[in-house]
Amino acid sequence: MAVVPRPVRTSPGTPTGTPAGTPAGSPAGTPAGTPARTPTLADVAAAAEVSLSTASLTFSGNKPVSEATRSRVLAAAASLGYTGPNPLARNLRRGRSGVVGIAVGRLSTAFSDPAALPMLDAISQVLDAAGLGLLLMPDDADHVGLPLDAAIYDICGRETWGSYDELAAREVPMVVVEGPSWPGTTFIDIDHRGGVAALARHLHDLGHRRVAILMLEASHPQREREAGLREVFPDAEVVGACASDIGAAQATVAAWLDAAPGGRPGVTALVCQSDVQAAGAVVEARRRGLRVPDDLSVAGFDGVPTPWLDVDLTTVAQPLAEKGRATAQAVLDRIAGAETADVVLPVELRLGGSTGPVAPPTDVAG
Amino acid sequence: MAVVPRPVRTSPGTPTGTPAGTPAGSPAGTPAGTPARTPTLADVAAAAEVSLSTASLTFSGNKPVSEATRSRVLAAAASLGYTGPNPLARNLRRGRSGVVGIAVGRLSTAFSDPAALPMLDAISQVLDAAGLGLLLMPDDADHVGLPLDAAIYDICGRETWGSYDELAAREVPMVVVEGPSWPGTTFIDIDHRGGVAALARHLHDLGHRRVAILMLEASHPQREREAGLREVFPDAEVVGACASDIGAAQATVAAWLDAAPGGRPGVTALVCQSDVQAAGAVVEARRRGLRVPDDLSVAGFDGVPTPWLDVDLTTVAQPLAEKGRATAQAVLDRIAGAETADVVLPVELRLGGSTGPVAPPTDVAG
DNA sequence: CGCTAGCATCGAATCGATTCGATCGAAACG
DNA sequence: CGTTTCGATCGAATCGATTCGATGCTAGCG
Repeated sequence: MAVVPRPVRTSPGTPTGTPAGTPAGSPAGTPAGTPARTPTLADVAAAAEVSLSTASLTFSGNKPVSEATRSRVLAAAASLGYTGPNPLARNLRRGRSGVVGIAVGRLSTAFSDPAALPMLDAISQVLDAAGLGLLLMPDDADHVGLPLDAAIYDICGRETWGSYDELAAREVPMVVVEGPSWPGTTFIDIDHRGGVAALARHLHDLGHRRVAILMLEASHPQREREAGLREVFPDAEVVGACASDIGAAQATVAAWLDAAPGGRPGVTALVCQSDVQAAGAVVEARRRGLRVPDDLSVAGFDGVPTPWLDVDLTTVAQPLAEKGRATAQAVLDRIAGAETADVVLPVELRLGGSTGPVAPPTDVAG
Repeated sequence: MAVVPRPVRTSPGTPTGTPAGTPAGSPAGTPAGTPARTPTLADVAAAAEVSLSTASLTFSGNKPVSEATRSRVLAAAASLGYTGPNPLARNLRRGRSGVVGIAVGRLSTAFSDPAALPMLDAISQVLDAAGLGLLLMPDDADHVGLPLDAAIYDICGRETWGSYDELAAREVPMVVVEGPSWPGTTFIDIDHRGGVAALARHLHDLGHRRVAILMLEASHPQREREAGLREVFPDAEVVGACASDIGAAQATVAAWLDAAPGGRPGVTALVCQSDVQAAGAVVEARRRGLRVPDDLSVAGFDGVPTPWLDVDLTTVAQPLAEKGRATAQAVLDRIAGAETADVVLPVELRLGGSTGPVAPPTDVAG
């Protein structure tokens, strides 16, 4: 990358209207009758008395330009109020838009998941560094007509990926995070199964024999996690599917406990699919007088902070930032036309105070 | 809008590689030696034996095309694997990118604010309906070179709006939400001052005379809110600035109480700048044995759900979705070249259980 | 002093569509 | 039956840049 000259900046104070001294007709060549049109590179070239190609090279830096010429061009640009090559034209020529789409389901739900943010942040940082922008693609909109260099499918389990077909037809490179297997896409995943299996072994070591699992909506990672749990607890009870927000989790757990004989769970541990879910479970269990972890151990997934909870969750922590970086890197590779291998990142069992040994039975009678 | 034909969809299962039956050279006119290039509208026109203009009209629907011609063109497109007009070319011609940027500070902090999501959601919905995409512009990246039809500056108080100068120079329409006044931009705001003043009167009615205000980082709305409070409590104590996340609020309140004589606040009410902050304050106050609202009334701002709190916050509720819609509408208007008036939306005082009457002094001695 | 590099510059083709104005034919009208 | 009108189609210009290959000129080399 050679040094790219920046267009002259106008500080806040005079940003609106025509920049000072802009009106067309100043340099030779522009007929005076022309209405003030925003100047093009051709105008700059004419004003600087160089060819269009040279003017272009001055701005792109793709080939050396003599210092004298360069400053003549920049001076002409400044006097005309030229703010740099038109991105639309550049994009057409290059065949790139500089924009990567990311499918995010419904915005309000996607980003309320605290695990989504660090990852999105990492993706954005890597892409930004490469000069690419990140465009949100909510499910309810079709994004035909938007030029995308690549697309990321995140937020696992969405089945309503309306844009997939369009993008696939246009052969837009796609990277799928924690998604089902699709041909022609690159996958970024984490070791769901191994993580939950490790958690399950931990619970087993603590003496737990009867455990329940609080599910999310059906999805690829969800199935993997259940399989991981059943490696250790083949008969684990399924509590029910709920969204990953604290209210939904609380409601689902409430319904579950309501249905249990005597309001006491038939299990000693509850494995949740996110820390948010787990937090909801803890809150609801306590609200009913159950002690955590004495009466019920609760485990989460993700490894995000839950500051409003006064207990550290035992959880399967996933490397969110690294997942984001891997995703973005795969996008860059695919845009560059390189082959990319799928990625499966390791997770880490993180022990907290929300799980503990099974309390010895207080009474012989059930 | 006439009916726009959609490109043929390939279901998941055959999305990668060249669509079946695509190889160039099938119809007359394409020399057989050409390497398989992705087909252009010109190829389709040639295959359908119509002019380029007619082919274009078939896809854009901007002028009527006879049914016979239309189907010939579509058939040719299908057989060539043409997936519709190249968005890059269309954009250049139209002079529009179909992309609107939104400045969001740092992603992880911007979206962790629960008030940001409903608004972003509303913006996105309106823009999507207009066929526009939303592109994230974090502060740390420069988005020169990305073609934007307009830009939204949200997340008040950021001073590091690096992209502003560039966009202003390029005369990209800008809409600022709750921001400082900049020339050439459209403003969307809420009645910060009136809202907090109403809240202050409510506290006064409850008998409060000594109140404190927990600030955010300095910003335009922050100043307005403080002014609103001082309409009623000119001597309100300023507690300190902290970010709008529960942990920061908790820490700030903790430090404040630590510094207070006897660990008891010198006020009877604490006005916060967001519900998240308020939640942090409630949690910390309770942790120290203060009863809310008996010992300390706490009020928030925004009117977002705080499900993990067992008390409803008294708060100044702002119409988040409407703010988003107004913002998006302003963007659409400005893109269309229309003049737009600034908007100030009303807020609503919502009473909850976190504020209450001042308890009568339990003792004569201070 | 003649020859070869190498650098700066230029001309022209190209990216892939949209759209204005013109043309052509057929239907509707008097 | 001649003329007007309207709809469908087409040719050509245009959007605003990037880039390949060619050219001219200067400097270095033997």
